Amino acid sequence: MPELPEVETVRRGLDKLVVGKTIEAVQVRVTQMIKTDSENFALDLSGQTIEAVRRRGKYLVVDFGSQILISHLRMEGKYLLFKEQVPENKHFHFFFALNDGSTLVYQDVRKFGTFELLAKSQEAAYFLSKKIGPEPTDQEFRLAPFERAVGTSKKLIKSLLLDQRLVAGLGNIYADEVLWAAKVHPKRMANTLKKAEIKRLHDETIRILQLGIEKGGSTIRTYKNALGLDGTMQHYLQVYGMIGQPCPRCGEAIQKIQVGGRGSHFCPKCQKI
DNA sequence: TTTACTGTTGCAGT
DNA sequence: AACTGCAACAGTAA
Repeated sequence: MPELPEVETVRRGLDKLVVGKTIEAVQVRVTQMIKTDSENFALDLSGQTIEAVRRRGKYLVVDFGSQILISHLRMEGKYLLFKEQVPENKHFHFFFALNDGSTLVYQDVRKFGTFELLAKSQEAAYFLSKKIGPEPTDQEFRLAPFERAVGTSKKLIKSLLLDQRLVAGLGNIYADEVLWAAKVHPKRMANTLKKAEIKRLHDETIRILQLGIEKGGSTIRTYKNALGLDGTMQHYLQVYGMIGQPCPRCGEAIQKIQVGGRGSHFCPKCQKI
């Protein structure tokens, strides 16, 4: 499911629907997604009240009294809230029974998602160890460090944008959109970019991720979204999934190539190598 | 039927 | 240290 705008949309959904509620029981069907002690996971969460739901990069952070639950949706993780009866589904892996009779369900076809239950005091060290970069806002995401990182890297620029250490939140879709908006070919070697190009990448990263949040994320290849509702950002995508379609800027046909193993959409005329 | 691909990240290898 | 390819898993499309 998620790049930053989608995760933020899920966060807002959870904030509205489950904050203030107490978890009465937890049922775990797939323990492999729990990266901390899975033996006591359900018991530790039972009886805890959800105080807040926050986000750092693409990670969700659920606040309990002295503990936090860090949830990463990876490719296909989703949260759904059922008022009463929960239908049977082979991809429902976690069930959080809440004190108002509703059940929060975690669904994940590919089981890539992760759960980590930590003491609140461990949070800072956790994100430091992951080396998560700044949030994509004017205040946090400064141009100078980004310029330095891009200017000294020999990686392909698309791969570099996907590195969460530079800036948190870009994934495969939004990286393509940012590169198109900044008129930079995804295979350019980072250290060959001109200052103006780096600035455009910086500015477009902030603009497009914020736009994604405003639009509630994009709903692609995913029928319904439950929590996080249906976003409309897919209607604003310019190149992702647009193979053969005319470039909105110049009319040239959008192409798709592999860059660092990821499918990458671009305009061969606007984005020269 | 096989193969390649999929909104991610971490690990083993160089 | 920095970079690459692959693995975790299940489904869909060609």
